[in-house]
Amino acid sequence: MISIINPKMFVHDLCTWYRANKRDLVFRHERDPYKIFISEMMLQQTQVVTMLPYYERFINAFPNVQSLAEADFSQVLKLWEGLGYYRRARYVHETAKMIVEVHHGVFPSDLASIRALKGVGRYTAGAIHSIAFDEPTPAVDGNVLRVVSRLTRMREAIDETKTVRKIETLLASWITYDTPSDFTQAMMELGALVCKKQPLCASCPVSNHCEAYKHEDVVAYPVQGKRLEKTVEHYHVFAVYDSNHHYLLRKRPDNGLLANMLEFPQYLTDSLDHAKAAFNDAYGNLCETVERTFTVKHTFTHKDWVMNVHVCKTTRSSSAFQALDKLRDAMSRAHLKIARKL
DNA sequence: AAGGCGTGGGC
DNA sequence: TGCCCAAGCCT
Repeated sequence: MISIINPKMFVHDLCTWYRANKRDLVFRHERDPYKIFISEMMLQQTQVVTMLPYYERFINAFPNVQSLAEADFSQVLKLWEGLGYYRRARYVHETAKMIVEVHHGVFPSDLASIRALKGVGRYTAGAIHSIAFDEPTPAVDGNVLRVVSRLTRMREAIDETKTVRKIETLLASWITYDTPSDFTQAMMELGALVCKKQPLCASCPVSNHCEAYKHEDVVAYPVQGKRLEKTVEHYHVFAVYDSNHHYLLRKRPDNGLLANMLEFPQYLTDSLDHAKAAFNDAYGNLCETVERTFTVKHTFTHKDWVMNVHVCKTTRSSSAFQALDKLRDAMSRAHLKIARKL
């Protein structure tokens, strides 16, 4: 079982530090579940500094759940514009409507109802439950994972669900040593400001509790996932365009990697001759003269693609030739990289 | 369960 | 400059 020598003392020191510094800390310290929800949804996608003006404008326009629920989505979207992750704007709006319609305009306080809101997963639900309602539900985000991983000198990889659950269980026992609200915020602030990827152990208020600090190997944590050895796949890709500058594209199979995405025809082989033969089988002799060839690399979590791209012009065409600029959403990232170079 | 989401920060 | 990646959520 993971732990540290004196969890009670750790929580005490941590929360004392937090309460002494909270006025100077970057994050907001709201108790309004609606405001916590909005700021969490924004925070999860960008830097605090960038986000704050958005948050303020948003809360001014929609100071409570009712006003947000009554708004047109276009108004919501306008205030969200620039933040990215636009589907989150949808979730925010849907959640407001849900609260008005299902919960009679009162932000729900029980964990299951909070968790059922659109865009609210385990972490956000824990943050709202503990910070707004002072309930002992831990909120484990990336910051907290890093903090606990170092604190307990944890061997398990933090990107496995098992490990996250373990940490949640551990924190569920620690969170009762202080007020849940302060504990959750203190843990996150510590991760955001002190126990960063590049840790500032010299100014850490709880370094005397930290196992990794004791062993002087703080930067070795958190342990990243059992990274399987990456396979490298070599492809020959044919980027054939017609007189309209439309390119020949095909759809990937409807299952597996990048299902249903559009791509330039590509062949998994080291041999250009084999690739050409396969291409000609499928499409006829569309690629007689290669204008130029370049290489594009793309990294997936589990494999690398090395794509040798052959650009050809053809006088023939068909409905399979399409204008690339309209297809950004339909193409895989890997092949968008190719498209950008054409 | 792996991939997409969109932007900015870090290298 | 460009390229990788974040971090939680949904599908």
